[in-house]
Amino acid sequence: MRTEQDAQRICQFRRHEHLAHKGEVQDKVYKLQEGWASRYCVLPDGRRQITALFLPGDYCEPQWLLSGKSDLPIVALTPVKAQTVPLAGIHAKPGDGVMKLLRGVLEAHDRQTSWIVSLGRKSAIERVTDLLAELFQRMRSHKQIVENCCTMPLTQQDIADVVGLTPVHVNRVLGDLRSRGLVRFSGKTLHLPKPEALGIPSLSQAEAAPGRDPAADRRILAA
Amino acid sequence: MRTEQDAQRICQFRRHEHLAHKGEVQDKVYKLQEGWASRYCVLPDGRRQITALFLPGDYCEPQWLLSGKSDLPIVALTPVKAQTVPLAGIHAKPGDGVMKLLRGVLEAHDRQTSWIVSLGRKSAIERVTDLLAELFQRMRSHKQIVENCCTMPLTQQDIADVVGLTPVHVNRVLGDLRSRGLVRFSGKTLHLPKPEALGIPSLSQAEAAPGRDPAADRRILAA
DNA sequence: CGCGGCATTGAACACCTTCAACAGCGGTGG
DNA sequence: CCACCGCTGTTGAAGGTGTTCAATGCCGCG
Repeated sequence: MRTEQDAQRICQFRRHEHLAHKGEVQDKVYKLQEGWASRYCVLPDGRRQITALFLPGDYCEPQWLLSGKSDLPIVALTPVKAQTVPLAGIHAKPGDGVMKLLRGVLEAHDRQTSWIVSLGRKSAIERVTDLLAELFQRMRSHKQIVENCCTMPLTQQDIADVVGLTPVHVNRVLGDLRSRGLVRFSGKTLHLPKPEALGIPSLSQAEAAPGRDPAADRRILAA
Repeated sequence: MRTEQDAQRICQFRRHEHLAHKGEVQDKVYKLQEGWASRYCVLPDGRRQITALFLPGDYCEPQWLLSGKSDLPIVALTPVKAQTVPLAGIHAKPGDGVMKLLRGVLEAHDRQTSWIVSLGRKSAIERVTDLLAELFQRMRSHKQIVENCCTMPLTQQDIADVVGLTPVHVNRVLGDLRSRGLVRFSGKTLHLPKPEALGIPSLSQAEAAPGRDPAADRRILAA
């Protein structure tokens, strides 16, 4: 019965179909295998903001383990194939599974912190390059980069809803980056000729401890 | 020896003094008793963004339980008195302590999500009122509201660094809110004559208990 | 008293939005 | 097969929101 069990644990979603609704009780999490999804929020007057992106390999949403519900909707940005991971199973046999999810929560928390900095203090160009850089690195950590290319299924409207801009301005910013030779699009695949120019560390030096900025601290301490 | 033990677990910080530095290893968390603190990020060119606020009663930072380090600095915005909670003790005797911290992580995560929406899609006036409303409600949940008044130790520069605006524009926005009778400042205390006008629910309907499964919590701890 | 941090106000400017129009493209139905 | 439609991307022009620069007043504190 293994094949049948596996089949039960895989589910598919069409583009714009919801993986979760607002306030819905969740007794499972998804592990994305193909396609992208997003958590979003719509204000009463229609303004929309994407607050999280889920890529293949990501858990969606790890904090459901603790909260038991999704307080914002999750929607597929592309056709999605996902594995369902029942929380009951994780609770029954705690251990590795719990830690994986908690690590997922921490990663999401760190990404959100970075986005707050981007949205609060960075220009349109910086926000877009930050997003492309983050996605490029997440794709790379899931081994989905080939020759500085990766799939980029987001529409300009999607990007706008992530970076807090209008679609037309995202278009202009992308055009600017293109004219400067920093990005190239061919259909739904993104090519970054010089990843370092976007602040993306080369693959070898994975992560090196950044070390604090003394001038920055001095500004705070100048009391 | 009780008094001596207690004394060891209380520490004080002056305004602008750091509770944690960037990348520092943490073997404890703080529980704030008096005063406010903030996590912040400074860009190379000096732009500053506050990514979290810590009020009396809050844990700072609950996720250190899982990450073991602070990747952004924490600084006191006022004189701070805090209780240190060693993580070794929590790990040694898991139970209630772990869940309190994990709940703190989830609350921080939800607040960050709301701030992404604010920073991405809301106007200056909305961002400032959102902040005042959030702080008012957090103060109220810690029983620190008297007659629609609470202490508001943030300077306009601090507020600007939270809501992603310049201090002068924050000043104009506050002046606008004041002229509309929505807020009043007397020194460092904030008075909200009509909390409902800022979207703050009245005290009675405080919170409809989110309803969590204590048994589930206990299972997680076994990990 | 004098100094430094904080609040306040004005004027000019920049960045991003808004509105509008159009092109390309895939899908659907006549 | 082609016409039509909707979605996505692209570009221009005008306008608004928030920034920048600068000056002034206030207040607590050494």
